[in-house]
Amino acid sequence: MEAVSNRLLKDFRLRTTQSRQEILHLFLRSDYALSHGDIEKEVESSLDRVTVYRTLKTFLDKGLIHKVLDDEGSLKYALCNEACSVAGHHHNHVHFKCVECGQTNCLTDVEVPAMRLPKGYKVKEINLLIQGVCEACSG
Amino acid sequence: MEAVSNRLLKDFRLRTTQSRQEILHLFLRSDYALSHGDIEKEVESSLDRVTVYRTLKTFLDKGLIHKVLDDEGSLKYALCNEACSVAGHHHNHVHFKCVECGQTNCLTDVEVPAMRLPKGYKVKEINLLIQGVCEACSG
DNA sequence: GTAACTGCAAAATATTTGCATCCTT
DNA sequence: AAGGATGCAAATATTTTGCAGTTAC
Repeated sequence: MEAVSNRLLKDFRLRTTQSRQEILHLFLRSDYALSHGDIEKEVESSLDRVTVYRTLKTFLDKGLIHKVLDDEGSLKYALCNEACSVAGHHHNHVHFKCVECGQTNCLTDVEVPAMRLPKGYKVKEINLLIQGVCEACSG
Repeated sequence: MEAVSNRLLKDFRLRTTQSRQEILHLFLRSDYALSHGDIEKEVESSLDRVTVYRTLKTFLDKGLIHKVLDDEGSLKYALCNEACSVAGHHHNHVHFKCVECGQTNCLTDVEVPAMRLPKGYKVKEINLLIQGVCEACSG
C-alpha cells in the first residue's frame, strides 16, 4: 500500500509527507466515504486537526478525492477512481448511505440515469445520494 | 400570505408564533432553498440565532420543510410541496444548484429516474443534486 | 537552498445547552 | 393555568488564519 499511495502522490505532483501518506492509506483501506471527523479518529498516528483540514483541501484541489454529499451537514470524501485524472473527472456514480450503520459508499455499478433538463440549464456535475438500508444491515 | 402560513402552522399542529411566521414567510416568498445563514440574514425582524436553529429543527421534525443537499457542508432547506403530508413525504424531485449565483432550486418538472439497485439494498430516500449554470445566469 | 508542509496558538464561526421569562392555547 | 417557545448567556464544537520551525525535493 505504501507503494500505491506514494505513486498516487507522485502522479498528482504532491510531496510525499507522512500526513498525506497516512490519510491516503486510510482512504485506500476504507471502502466507504470519510468525514473529517472519521479521518481524525481513524488515522493511525494522531495528526493535527489543522493538517487534516489542509490535506483534504489539497487533495480536493488536485483532484485526488471528491466530495460525497451527506444529509447531516458534514460532507464526506472519497478517493476518485481510475476513471478520474488530473484532466477530467467522471464520478457520475451513485452514493448510498445506510441509515443503520451510517456508512456511505459508492455503488460503482449503478450509473446516474440520463435526464432531460429544462431549456437553458447547463450541467457540470451530478450527485446522487440514496439513503436506506444496506446489504449488510438488512440481514 | 399571513393566512397561508397560519394555516400551515395549524395544519402541522404548531403554535403560531412570530418567529415561525417570519421564517415561514421567508420560505414562501423564496423560490430557492435556504441555508441557516440565509435565513438569519434575510428574515425581516432580526431573530435570535438560537430561535432559528430551533425553528428549523421543529419544522423538519414535523415535516414542514425538508433538507436540500449542498456541496459546501451547510445543508439547505426548502418547503415541502403539496405532495407531502404529515403521513408521508414525496420529494423525489431534483435540486439544481447554480455555480454562478449559488441558488439552489427544485426542478419540479424533473423526476428522479428509476434505478435498479444491487440485491439487498432498501431505499428510503433519494436526493439528487445537479450543479451547473442556471437559466438566468447562462444568458 | 528553497519552497512547501506541519504544528501550535489563537481568532473567528457555528452549534448546542440551561434557564428564566413570556406567550399561545 | 400550563406547557411550549423565546432570548440571553455560556458552554462546545468546528473551521480558518498567522507564524515559526521542519522537511521534501
